[in-house]
Amino acid sequence: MDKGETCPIVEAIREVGNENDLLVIRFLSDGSLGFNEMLRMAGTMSPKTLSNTLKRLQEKGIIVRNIVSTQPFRVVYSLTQKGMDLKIVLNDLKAWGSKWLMSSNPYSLTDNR
Amino acid sequence: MDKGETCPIVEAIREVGNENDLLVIRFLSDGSLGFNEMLRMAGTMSPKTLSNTLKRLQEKGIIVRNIVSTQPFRVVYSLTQKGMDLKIVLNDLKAWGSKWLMSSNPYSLTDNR
DNA sequence: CGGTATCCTATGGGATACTG
DNA sequence: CAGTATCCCATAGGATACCG
Repeated sequence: MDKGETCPIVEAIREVGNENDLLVIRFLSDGSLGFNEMLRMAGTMSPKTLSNTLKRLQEKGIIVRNIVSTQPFRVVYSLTQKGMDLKIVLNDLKAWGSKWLMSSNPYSLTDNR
Repeated sequence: MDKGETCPIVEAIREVGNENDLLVIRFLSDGSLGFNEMLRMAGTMSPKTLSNTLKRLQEKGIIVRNIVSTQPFRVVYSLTQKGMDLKIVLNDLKAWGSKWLMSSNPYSLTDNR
């Protein structure tokens, strides 16, 4: 491999290899969500951090912000095509996590390396 | 989806959704490497950070450290099966990165969303 | 609801020098 | 080569309160 600067994997890691980014992408992978909905899902993530993450992802063109109604005020975030194209990654992470991380799974005892 | 705590995707993100971890996994995805080799690949990563990352990944059982020879002293790191099972994720990231991130690609102009 | 503002702390991480 | 030690700083990020 080359030194990394022009490697698409490394580029991709630098673009979405961030825990908060990945979490938000995962939240939106099943459909659009509002700010507080995600905040609740995010466990310990603070509104400031979520806000920053959402801005970053918008700038990267991975999510879009949509004002659904003004009375009452309602906003939803959703994945763009660029974001949806990451679903396959999430899917593989799901398989990997199921195999290696869940304590109650058929692999963890027998296939532990 | 549930609130995240027991979701395998979220678990996986918390396990390997870290830029440095992902970078090292990518470096090792083509074969074993020594400390300084990775340091050179990592661009700006400092020895301290690389060292911490390697320790984290060993504790997670994603990589192993192997002393190849003592005279001269030579160590290599390699992926475990758990680590190798992440190659599919890297592969997807490669496809995604090629499609959406590389400036000179057939998609970026025409398929920009 | 959908955020922003402020405060404060931890810690991640670079640079560099050094050791076995 | 394979790291460890030290220093030093930026900034990520939690908690909380508040605003339109």
